[in-house]
Amino acid sequence: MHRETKQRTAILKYLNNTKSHPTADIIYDVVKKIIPNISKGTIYRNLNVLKESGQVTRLNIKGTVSRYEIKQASHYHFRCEQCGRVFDIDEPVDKSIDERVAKSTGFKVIRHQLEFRGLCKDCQR
Amino acid sequence: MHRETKQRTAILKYLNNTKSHPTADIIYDVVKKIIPNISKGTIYRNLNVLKESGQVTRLNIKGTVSRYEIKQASHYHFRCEQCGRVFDIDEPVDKSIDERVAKSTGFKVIRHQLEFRGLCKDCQR
DNA sequence: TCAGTAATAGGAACCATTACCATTATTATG
DNA sequence: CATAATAATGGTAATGGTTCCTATTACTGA
Repeated sequence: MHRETKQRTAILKYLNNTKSHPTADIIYDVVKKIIPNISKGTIYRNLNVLKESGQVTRLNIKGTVSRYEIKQASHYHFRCEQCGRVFDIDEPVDKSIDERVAKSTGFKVIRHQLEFRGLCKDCQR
Repeated sequence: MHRETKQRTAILKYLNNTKSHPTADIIYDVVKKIIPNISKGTIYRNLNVLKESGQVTRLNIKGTVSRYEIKQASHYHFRCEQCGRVFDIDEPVDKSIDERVAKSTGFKVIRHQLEFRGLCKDCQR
């Protein structure tokens, strides 16, 4: 069973209050201000626990560094290829294509992931 | 300018003749049979060179291990969450959503990437 | 043919993430 | 409340994919 530790609580609290999609490193830096001797392993361990329990989603759509967000209704993302930041997109999610692909391939399609790429406003200058 | 080496040729030849989306490790194992003392660094260096020159595409949609394929017309992928294999999907690519998202966000949208997830035929048993 | 230099092999370095382990802290239960 | 069982922690070592470094090799244009 899962216990409520101040480390886990602090991580969740931060994720609940940000719209950014922080990396483990960013989360570490932020939570370190509250719990100075927290270890990075604790960050990763908790992010994994929270992912398993469905409270957090990991976005590792491209490249090596994973980003995390509080679990929410299925939605799409935009990633800036310059600065790496990730933004939520409020385009309606089309679940019907999953069935269509399932039918045409014979695969069991559980979900799909759609990510737009380009330059965010800041990086267009 | 790019030179034609037997290492580069062997990598390209393999990619041209497979429909799988091999990892650098798999490519290494295969090409090693032809050029036994090839180094893994050469595999990665060439894959990057070929990516820069537009001959090869790197798929690093999820997780840490990249997969590669010969560049082809824009298309979508299915990734089996059990065995990790990647398959091409012949669903038509909808470029119009890029413009729609660009309009609603103010971002410059260059491309989008769509990946289906689930279980391939083999892993459904 | 040959000089200039891109590419190579091999191994070290890098870096995000995970594993390990002795210690600490949470929590169910009596 | 006391306590025992064990989940979680901090610190650090290990892992593994990928890149970097360097002396050497081998393409290629002239």
